[in-house]
Amino acid sequence: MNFIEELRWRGMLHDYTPGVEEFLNQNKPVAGYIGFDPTAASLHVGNLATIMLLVHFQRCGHKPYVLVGGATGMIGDPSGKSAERQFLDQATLLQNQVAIAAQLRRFLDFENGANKAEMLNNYDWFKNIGFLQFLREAGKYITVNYMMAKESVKKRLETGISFTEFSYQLLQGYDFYYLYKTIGMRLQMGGADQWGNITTGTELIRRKLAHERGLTDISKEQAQEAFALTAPLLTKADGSKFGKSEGGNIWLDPTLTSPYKFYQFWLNTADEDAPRLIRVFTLLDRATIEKLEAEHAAAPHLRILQKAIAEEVTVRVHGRTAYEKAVQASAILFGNATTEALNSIDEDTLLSVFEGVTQVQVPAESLQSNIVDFLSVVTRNEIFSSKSEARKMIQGGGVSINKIKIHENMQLSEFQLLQNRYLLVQKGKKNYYLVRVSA
RNA sequence: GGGGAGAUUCCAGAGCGGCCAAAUGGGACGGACUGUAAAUCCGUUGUCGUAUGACUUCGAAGGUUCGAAUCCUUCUCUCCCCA
Repeated sequence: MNFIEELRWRGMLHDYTPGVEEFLNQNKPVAGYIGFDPTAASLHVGNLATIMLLVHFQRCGHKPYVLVGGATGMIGDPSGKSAERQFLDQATLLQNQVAIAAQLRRFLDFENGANKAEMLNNYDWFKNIGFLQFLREAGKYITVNYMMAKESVKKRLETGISFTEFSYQLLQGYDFYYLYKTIGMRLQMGGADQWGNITTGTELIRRKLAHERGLTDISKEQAQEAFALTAPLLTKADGSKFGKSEGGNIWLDPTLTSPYKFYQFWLNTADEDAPRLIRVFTLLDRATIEKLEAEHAAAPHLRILQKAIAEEVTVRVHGRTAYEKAVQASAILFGNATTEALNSIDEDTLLSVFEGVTQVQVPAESLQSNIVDFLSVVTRNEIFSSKSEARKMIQGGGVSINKIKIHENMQLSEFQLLQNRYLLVQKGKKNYYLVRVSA
């Protein structure tokens, strides 16, 4: 398989330095990597898109390296940031590194073959480099003029950028150089926003090599030794940011974004976005995708594309069992389930379906209160923050209990407790709360 | 340095003494339709609430008035034009 060709038809190719394609075709396996800074406790779906670059890279017979930015995470990448960032403390950084490394392990094959994936951490080499040494080994070869021309820096020139963040590209560039020297790393990939940082690396390598070889003229004559390749940043047809939902980021960590919500995120992909996303996030081949698209076009309401994306991605990230539960939960919550249907599921399933859904515990006698009080003050304002808010939405027809739409003067005793202790409260179409009544 | 315009509820933007909790549009949220979509239509959108109710809002602080987002004074900030 031709890596570049594969990325091209999938719409995952944004930019690359000249000669990559030939180089990749003539040398197998090529060592390539992507870096992830431990800025959060988990990777999110945006990172998943770049992870897919590595997945394809490995499938095409090349050797993928995953770099966890233990050092760069301490500095802060100014790319795409309009303001200086706060440092994370050591403990958090370390925790994040461990968590992210564990997540990355599941996407690539780290076990088999000559091109098995490897994990790196740039803290391992940066911890031993002194400031003076760094200035002499890296800083000397890149001009400030060059660094200031980068978009990430240029945008911040007006508002201010610290020397620390300004230096970021040099650190990332040095990574590439270091890896080139030690393990023959030839390609760095990333999202389009990383282009500037990556090319600082290829530039540093070019200049360092010229210097080492005693060349005075660093011209075009010199063959490319290291390459950059980026994937387009994902956008949505409606202009909103990809990878966010009402609740914020969609994380890969199941404790931050439940598999159910994760599955729902993909299932809710807009028709216009689905063809692009299915190419990026699934490994389905071209013929299969085109067939699915045709089927989708014939019967859009079945949302064949969305289901295919949701299945592949959820299974890859959370496993088949979690995926099946998410499907089951969705069927219950969005199908025209009745109280009977709700009551027919056993407690374990019920609880796993509502994993990640807000739960409120109330004493049995609270069922005596009127419905407005119950949904606001009695449930400690978890569902509605005030009585008037509860009343307004009930009057607007936006509240259901056990899938039955309620009105203001209903009694709670009219509702059957699921498993003798639960009430399922639904606010709007997609917000669920499980109220647990203690005996 | 001189002259002018302005600051209104999440945003844009009306209002220029009582009928103003403040038009209209956007956004957000809810409903109908549908495919858990798009488009469309309807409702809600200061807080508490159900009382032709109370309380807090119109850059800030004072003042005039029975009554101020609206008038006056001072202050703070923004924008434009001329030098």
